[in-house]
Amino acid sequence: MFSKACEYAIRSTVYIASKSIKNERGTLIDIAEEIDSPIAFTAKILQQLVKSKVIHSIKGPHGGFFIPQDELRTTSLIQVVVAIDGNKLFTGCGLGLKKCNKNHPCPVHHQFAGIRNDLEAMLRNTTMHAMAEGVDSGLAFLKT
Amino acid sequence: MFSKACEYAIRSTVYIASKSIKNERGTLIDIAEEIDSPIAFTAKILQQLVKSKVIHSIKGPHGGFFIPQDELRTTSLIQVVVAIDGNKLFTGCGLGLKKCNKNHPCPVHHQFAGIRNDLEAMLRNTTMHAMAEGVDSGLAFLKT
DNA sequence: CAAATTTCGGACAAATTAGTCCTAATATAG
DNA sequence: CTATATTAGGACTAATTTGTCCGAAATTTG
Repeated sequence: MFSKACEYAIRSTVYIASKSIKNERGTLIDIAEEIDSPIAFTAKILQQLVKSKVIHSIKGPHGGFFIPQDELRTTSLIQVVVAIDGNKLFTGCGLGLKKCNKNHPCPVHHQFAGIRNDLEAMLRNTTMHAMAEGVDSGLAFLKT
Repeated sequence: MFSKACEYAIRSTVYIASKSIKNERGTLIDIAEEIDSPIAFTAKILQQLVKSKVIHSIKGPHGGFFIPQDELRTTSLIQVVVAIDGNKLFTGCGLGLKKCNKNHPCPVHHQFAGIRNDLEAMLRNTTMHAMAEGVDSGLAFLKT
């Protein structure tokens, strides 16, 4: 479904959100440890997320990655997914056809359209704040 | 969503089904041409589908690939997908966690469960016969 | 200012996926 | 039986994704 990079991106962002709720920042080492991901690869992914402004960073001692309080309820899963994997999951043809739309559909176009709309809606409606709360309350997990 | 191999597999199988409805077989060359796929790679994929009995083949002149009439309504998309990509799309965690279930969920476990169940149901309910009819009637396409 | 801590960025390496090529095996038609 | 048309299978190459390494830039603290 998602690329490995995107999976790490989501887990990272949720963890960063859970720190941000408490007004703390997460460092690369901290994040990679808490979501059980390869450090250097995670660094690359976090850079991309910063570039696309899904998360923010500051360098130096006590620096790290964070999401401003007022963005926690407006950034949702979809921003992370689009930043890393693009929007081919929502717009591309499920069977890989270059040209696939209502007027020139692949044999599963309509069936897929429904699923993909649901998926997109779900990603759009699932906020960082909500997921971070799940993790903070011990109801959800980011590793093992 | 699906691997490239799986996309070709689905398109191939639908084309083979559309030939099989007319009691014809499709040869490798024919199939690759009609679904616009790399010949040798398609050959590998068809071999896999034969091995998992999603389609059948016979060698020699007038040979080719086919689906017996009585299987056209019982083989659905899900068999093709599982034969090529396995079932990780339905059973694996959306965020890549090794252990993710009701009691130890990732932050999006429940949201994903819904989508994935819908996806699986759709793949299970979409038969080769139905898709082949779409192609035969000119309502659906397998290339461009 | 100097040292320490952190992110940033580019070049590289490893693993997986995608795709090719060639030969063997099998069946049909003459 | 022989030539031909086809699938089967193995070894190989190419491209993409995943992952590592190292030095540079920025920021804080003493």
